[in-house]
Amino acid sequence: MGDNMHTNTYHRKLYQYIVDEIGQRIIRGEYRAEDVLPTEDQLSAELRVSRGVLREAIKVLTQKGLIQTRPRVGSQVLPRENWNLFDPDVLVWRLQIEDKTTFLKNVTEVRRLIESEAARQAARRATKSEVADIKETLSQMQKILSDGNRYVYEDYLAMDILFHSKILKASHNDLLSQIGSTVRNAVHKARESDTAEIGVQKESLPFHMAIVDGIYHKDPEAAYKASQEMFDNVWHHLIHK
Amino acid sequence: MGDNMHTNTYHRKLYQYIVDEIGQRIIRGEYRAEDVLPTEDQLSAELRVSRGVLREAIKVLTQKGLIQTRPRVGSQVLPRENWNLFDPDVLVWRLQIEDKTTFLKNVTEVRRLIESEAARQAARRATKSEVADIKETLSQMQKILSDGNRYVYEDYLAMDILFHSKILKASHNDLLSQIGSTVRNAVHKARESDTAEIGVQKESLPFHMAIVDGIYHKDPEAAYKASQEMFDNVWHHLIHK
DNA sequence: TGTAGAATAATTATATTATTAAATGTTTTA
DNA sequence: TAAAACATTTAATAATATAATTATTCTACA
Repeated sequence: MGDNMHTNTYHRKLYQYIVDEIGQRIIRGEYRAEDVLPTEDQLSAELRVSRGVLREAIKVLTQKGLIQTRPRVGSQVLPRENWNLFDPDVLVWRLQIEDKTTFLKNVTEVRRLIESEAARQAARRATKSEVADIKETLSQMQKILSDGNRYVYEDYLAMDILFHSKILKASHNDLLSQIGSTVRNAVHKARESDTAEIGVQKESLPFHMAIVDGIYHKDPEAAYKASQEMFDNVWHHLIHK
Repeated sequence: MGDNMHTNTYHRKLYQYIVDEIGQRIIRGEYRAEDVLPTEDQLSAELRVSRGVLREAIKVLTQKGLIQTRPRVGSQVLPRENWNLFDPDVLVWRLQIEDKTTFLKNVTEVRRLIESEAARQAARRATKSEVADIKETLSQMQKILSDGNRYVYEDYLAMDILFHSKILKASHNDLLSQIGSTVRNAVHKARESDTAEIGVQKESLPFHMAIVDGIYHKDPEAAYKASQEMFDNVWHHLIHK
């Protein structure tokens, strides 16, 4: 492929760049529904990759529900309702490109729904060791926050993600657990929401504690309610920023 | 590719058969986590396809989170937590292969959660024309059921799917809407749950009516409750069969 | 003369094969 | 024990042949 902009060489595979490029063009509306992409020859020439690589990328995009290919027609962009909205890439692209408020509202609505239900089920189903594990993680979060000097956003965030993923797992429903972490990861990756201010983190701590409390005392409704309140709080910060 | 078992020629693409075959082997546990698949040369020889096709299939499986490939190592099966559980194929494979009761319980739990929340939001956000549309679909379902002679399961099922997808859409949250239809479609495709007996369908009709009623009267909690009861009823039939 | 339907031609994806490059684990050697 | 050579395997390219689909042209018939 000679000299090209991707300068592969490290880390990601070549086709991933192509998937990203074409995927984002579609989400951006550069290629619109019903539009036919350039032929494989043209596209591979434009993007400076072999047809083989382009075809691999096209297979992936097909799986994401963004396009459909037919002989003699080409690769056609599919209407939005065919898109695989829970594909991590699609989620991230949308978070980066689409109207922030509408989409973030929907995303938060889903997170609130899923994670709160997971908290409720965790209160019913978590094992003793899972509960201990969750408690331990929370106390580490508290420690980071209590020492304002040592506060590093990335450290805290990693711990926070761990905390919530442990609750999701403790719901003992892997589907529930995965929607939750998929969405949370996408939001994180797109660097949306989740503010870095220590004040906001401290404010959310009581909710976290209440969730753990509910789980510990096997009180599903308490855990559920605390989780919902936490997301209401998240939402409040999102719209006032 | 000469003579082989797939006899492509019609309908699906060649790589889809390979994706299915390898995917199912993984779900069945024939290849286990950390296992390395045979080399591309071996696999393409065994499955009687070119290496190019095999590679396209491998790209797709990678996207589904089932495997990971590295030069000199090969394609490694990833542990379960990496699987894309909401990928339609993965869902169907699991429904076909895994322990039915545990998995169906989880699936139904998610459907109950998602679709009930969608009903609640639909009661808040549905437009007049959406409500009319939903009502119309319901009345067609009633018509099919009222004439026992004309009852054809497939016809009713199609209408039922339409009905629920319209409610999901009326929630005006495309993420919510898509989880719901993805899971519903997968369950349908795997021919699990959803019994064909007219008696069971008739039994569920009042719940459907109550949901529509709640939406029509803009009573979110009524719609929510009716939807939950509907799924409780579905679950009841699932475990007694 | 007009039109339905069959043959055909053009286009494009599908699939195969061969070859080279890059990455990485293993073995050997200093 | 460190580093260099080696072998293996995927990554990527390229050239070519095949199959499927659709638009067009042609033909037969009304």
